[in-house]
Amino acid sequence: MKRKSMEEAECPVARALDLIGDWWTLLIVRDAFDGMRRFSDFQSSLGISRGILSARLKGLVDCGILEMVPPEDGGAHHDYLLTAKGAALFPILVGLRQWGETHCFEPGEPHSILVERTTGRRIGPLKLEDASGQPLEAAMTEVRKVAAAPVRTGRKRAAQNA
Amino acid sequence: MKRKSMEEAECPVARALDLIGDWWTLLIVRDAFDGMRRFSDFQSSLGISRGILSARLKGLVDCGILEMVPPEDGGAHHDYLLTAKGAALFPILVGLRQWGETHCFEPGEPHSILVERTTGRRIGPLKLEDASGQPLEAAMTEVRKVAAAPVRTGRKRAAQNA
DNA sequence: CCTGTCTAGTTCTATTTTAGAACCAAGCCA
DNA sequence: TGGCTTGGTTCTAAAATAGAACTAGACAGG
Repeated sequence: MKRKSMEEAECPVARALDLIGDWWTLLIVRDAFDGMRRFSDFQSSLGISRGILSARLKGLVDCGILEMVPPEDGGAHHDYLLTAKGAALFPILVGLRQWGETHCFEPGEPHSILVERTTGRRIGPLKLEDASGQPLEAAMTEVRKVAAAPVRTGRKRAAQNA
Repeated sequence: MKRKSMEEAECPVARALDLIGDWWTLLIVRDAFDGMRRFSDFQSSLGISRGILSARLKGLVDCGILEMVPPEDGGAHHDYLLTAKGAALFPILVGLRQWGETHCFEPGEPHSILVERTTGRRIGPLKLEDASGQPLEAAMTEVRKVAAAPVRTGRKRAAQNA
């Protein structure tokens, strides 16, 4: 009776959620973007149980989203830093933030905001465009399931999945 | 010992995850974008336990992401449809999909893809730009925590949170 | 060296959540 | 009427979680 895994799914959304789709993981990643790097940073910021935090950090390191590095201050502990794979989650966090701002707060209710470091200006909305640069809505898209066995032996398949 | 809630957080990411941050919710929303609307659709697509699915659908209706409507075929059941709030999750799902495609598949491993319905072309990457239209990276941003009591009584606060 | 403290965990127990299957009720179908 | 499908609810066992207690290593003071 283990929790179901989507590791084998052909849907990229399912596989992504298999790694980052539980209760704490994206909050830990959020804090990592926010500059936190130590066990105690995350623990006090989130109020998460130590045991769970330990397990989550281990999982994030295992799947290559965080890496453990020796601290620059030479202390006995180590730091958890985002890898490139982890840093690539940024648009997802921005999307969550923008959706949350719009749909999870009363008008006028204060919340933290994401700004450009140099100018202090609010970050604009994520843009999703069609081929001609027009805004893209969900209804204009569809998911094309993978065919039974589209193996395409050999000749330049790299360009397809980029 | 209830699971921790982020309902009160001042961080929009935390509040968003409080609604959609559990194991199944975003997969249900994904399927809803994919055109599924009935209990049995979700159940057979996801292989989720009926009890959990029932609870999740109820939760999604409660928080306004799905709504229950009578079916167009006049049957006895009802359909679950995305509300505007639910449809606004589209960029997040696209972000998850794009991250998953890049980081959760071997090169050449087949996966479903998101295309424009009319042209069949792949959807391009989510864009996040700074004020002058340049691509924005995480390192160029920071989160500004809300001040102690930034109430700003009265005069046109609506524009601030839009 | 001995003690205390700080950090980063691990271990423990009680509670909650989940998976999976069995059960139930309402509507159709013949 | 009985059987089938749909859309759930209920039940049990296993897994995850919260919270607190415990451990281990580094360092600091005396």
